[in-house]
Amino acid sequence: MKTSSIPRNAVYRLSLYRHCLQQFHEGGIQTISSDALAEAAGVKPTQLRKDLNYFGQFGTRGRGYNVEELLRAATEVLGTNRLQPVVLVGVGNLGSALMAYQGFARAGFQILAGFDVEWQERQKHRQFTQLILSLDELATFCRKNKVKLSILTVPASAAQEAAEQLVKAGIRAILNFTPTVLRLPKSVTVNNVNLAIELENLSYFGR
Amino acid sequence: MKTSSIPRNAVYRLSLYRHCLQQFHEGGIQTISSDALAEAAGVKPTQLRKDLNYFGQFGTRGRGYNVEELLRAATEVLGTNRLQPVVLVGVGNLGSALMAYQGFARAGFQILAGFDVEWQERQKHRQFTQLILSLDELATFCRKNKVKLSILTVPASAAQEAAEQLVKAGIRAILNFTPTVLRLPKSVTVNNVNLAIELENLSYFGR
DNA sequence: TAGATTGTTAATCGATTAACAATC
DNA sequence: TAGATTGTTAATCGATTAACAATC
Repeated sequence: MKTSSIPRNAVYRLSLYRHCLQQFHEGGIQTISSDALAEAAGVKPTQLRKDLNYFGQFGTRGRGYNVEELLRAATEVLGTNRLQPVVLVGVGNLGSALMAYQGFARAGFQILAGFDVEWQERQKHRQFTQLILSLDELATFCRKNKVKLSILTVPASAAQEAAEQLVKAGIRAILNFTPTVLRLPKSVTVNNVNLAIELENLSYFGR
Repeated sequence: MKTSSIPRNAVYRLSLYRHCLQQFHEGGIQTISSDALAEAAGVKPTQLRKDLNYFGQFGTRGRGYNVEELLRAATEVLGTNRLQPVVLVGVGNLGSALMAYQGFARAGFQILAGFDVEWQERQKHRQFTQLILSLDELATFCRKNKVKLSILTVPASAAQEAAEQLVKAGIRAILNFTPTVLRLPKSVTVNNVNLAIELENLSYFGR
């Protein structure tokens, strides 16, 4: 399992496979071929097999894959075998929605708290169960709760500075919803989700 | 400008360049080199030049690019030179947040209305200005307002059916937030934004 | 054993980067 | 003209796919 040299897209697709496997598992299916799983995930069977082989050898020739086994293996590889703590910085519209979003919990993530410069004001109107704290408490909180993952939903103008605070707090990976290209140490992983760009992209192709 | 054969990633990056150009433009900068623009967008200069050349020839050798001109050209190519109408289906937590999200307007998009099976209930608690309508009105509404773009934020179980309704309503492109692999005619463009997968991905790399 | 299906190599395809001639 | 910087070709790199031997 060479952590490097595994294409990022392969890891991404592993999540996709995991999701499909979960469905098959819930449906009571015990064994599945690369053909059927690939079909469900919307990829070519040969790509599925290649992807899986980056992480190990899970199938039985002539038989296929044991759903439960492969599901467990994928979950293990992705590190979501236990509930993972997450912090969110920037509790505006989008941030609030993500705090309340049930899809994260289903995937094994738990947003422990939100952080915001106007935390007192935000606290009053919050529509979810978690607390909103001051950014001053970020570092202490993350250390205490061993948080390595974060979601960044501040305004673009505050993004770089907030990101640096996250890094100082020991955060290893940031899901960045701001349209800012973050400049951070290479040791920190950043995944950008730029909603405006996604729409622009659709605008181009949707004609 | 061969619409096909242009890599999807090149289009995606064009949006990125556009965003940077907008910033430079607002900052009063008139001319920019591929080096400086690439630096701002976080790509290699040679990639920037290659990308731009898919769409035409915009620079002056020895000089660089005229910011305003290139900005206008990129906007034109992406089709956001005028405000583009969008509909959203599934006005839950995430859907509501996106209805209120200001970033779309800034990028030239306007969500005209939300659609939901429980539209009457949703209508009462809504936190934004647009109307929430019944799915029965979707097709008529889209035709009347010439809507080609849509955002899909329904529960996974309702995704495929809702997507098909969108297609029937004449929608050409869907920004899909559900973890469902949509099966639609090839003529319809689908961009998937899978938040759970993004987090899983971070979980893998953030260690 | 025969049929099925994986794991893996080799071929293909596409995207990124380096290099440089064109030209302002 | 000399210096700068684009546009574009060719080389590299990486990812996808086809093919098939291994093996259940």
